[in-house]
Amino acid sequence: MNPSRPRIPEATVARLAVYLRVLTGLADGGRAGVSSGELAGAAGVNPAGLRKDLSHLGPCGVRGVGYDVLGLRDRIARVLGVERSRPCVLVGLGNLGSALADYAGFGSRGFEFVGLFDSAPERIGQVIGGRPVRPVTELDRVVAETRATIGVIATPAEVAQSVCDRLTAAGVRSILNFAPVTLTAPAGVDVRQVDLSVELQVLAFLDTQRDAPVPALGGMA
Amino acid sequence: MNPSRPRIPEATVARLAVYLRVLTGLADGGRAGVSSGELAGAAGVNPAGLRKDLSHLGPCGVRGVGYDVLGLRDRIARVLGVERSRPCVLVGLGNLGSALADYAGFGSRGFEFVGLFDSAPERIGQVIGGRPVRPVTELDRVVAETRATIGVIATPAEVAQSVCDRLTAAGVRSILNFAPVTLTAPAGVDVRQVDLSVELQVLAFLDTQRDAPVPALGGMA
DNA sequence: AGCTGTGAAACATTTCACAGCT
DNA sequence: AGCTGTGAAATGTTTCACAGCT
Repeated sequence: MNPSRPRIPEATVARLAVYLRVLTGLADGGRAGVSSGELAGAAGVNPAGLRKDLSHLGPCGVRGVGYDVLGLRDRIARVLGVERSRPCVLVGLGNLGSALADYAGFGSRGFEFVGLFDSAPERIGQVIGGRPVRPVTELDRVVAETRATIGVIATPAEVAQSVCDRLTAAGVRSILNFAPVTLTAPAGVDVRQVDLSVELQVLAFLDTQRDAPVPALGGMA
Repeated sequence: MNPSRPRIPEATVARLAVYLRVLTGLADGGRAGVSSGELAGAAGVNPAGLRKDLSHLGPCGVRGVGYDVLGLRDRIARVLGVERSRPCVLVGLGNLGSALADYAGFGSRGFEFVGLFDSAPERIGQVIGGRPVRPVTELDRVVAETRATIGVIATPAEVAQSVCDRLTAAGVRSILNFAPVTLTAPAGVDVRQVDLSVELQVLAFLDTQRDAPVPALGGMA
């Protein structure tokens, strides 16, 4: 209703990022318009939910017609803050960290990795995704110089907390953690946890439940 | 209330996987008992929520005392189906796929990668996480032979849908997709999407909102 | 006293149904 | 007719408060 800042639900923010990806694809393909039904299909959500999500941005479409692909794309990009480039640092360049550093999708979405850090001597100096890997000892300095506020942790679990401590001490206020440990950070620092094995475990659980929906109350009689 | 199968909420299942990880750590450290407060702290949730989660498994603890670490660990492991080994296949062994194949955590949680597949000739034959990489042409045969029901897609976006089609055709019924595209699969097949850039984008959005909570209604006057 | 287990309340999210514009 | 925008209902999730056991 109020288009300025009635706070957008977090679940909606996550989906907006998906819509943005789909719209970018449509725009690149030359499409001019799209309906909520088609967009919802391509994003894997239901049409009413999509319209509800977009309603948080104020009116975006034309009734009876649909949405303008470029207009909607830019609107979402602006809300998500994609136009300003955000300096991020990434710590840990094993396979996962390398995959992240290498992922071209970040650059086009407003993220710039201004520092890649690792502690293994053999990785220092390697260039990944166009950036050199530096020793973690330089972390504090680089964060200060670039005013990076976002940090990504892709280290082994054992060192993740100490990396988190260094990041927060250096001034990072938002952390995305891929290491399978729960981090503790000072109040005011937002830590988000992504645990890849948890996702697989949920999938497996649902897989099992489907095959054995209600296996009788008594167990294996 | 009913300890057999009143269906466990999905959000709870995800957290159970986290509790299991923490409990395994405590057990390895020789701890015998733990309270909901301490366990909740280590898992990053609130104590009441943790107890509510555990209530879905039926009584697990001792009032006035707490939980038995080993007993609770095993209970959760049984509910999540960790004891039976699940055959999984993984397609795409770039950095991300390699990180997944290499992650020791899977083995100890009931997952066994019975097949690693890639289409790049230079990757065929490489051994990652103790398993050789095979050509995707063998996918159908391996899925059939091993009766794998879980598939993980870590390919580039362009080929993810065709990989999904092959997996489902071969009999896979649960798919975890890391490629940044929305997959369509036949009814009865469960597809879960993990989009790493979405996580970062949500984090960035919250980061921005914090710095500019309510920037006046008129824009930049 | 201490801590678990749980109904009930508060909150968030999703879905529905339809008014309203083109 | 077609499709968006949105209040209201339905559903799901988190938090609270406290009864009940040790």
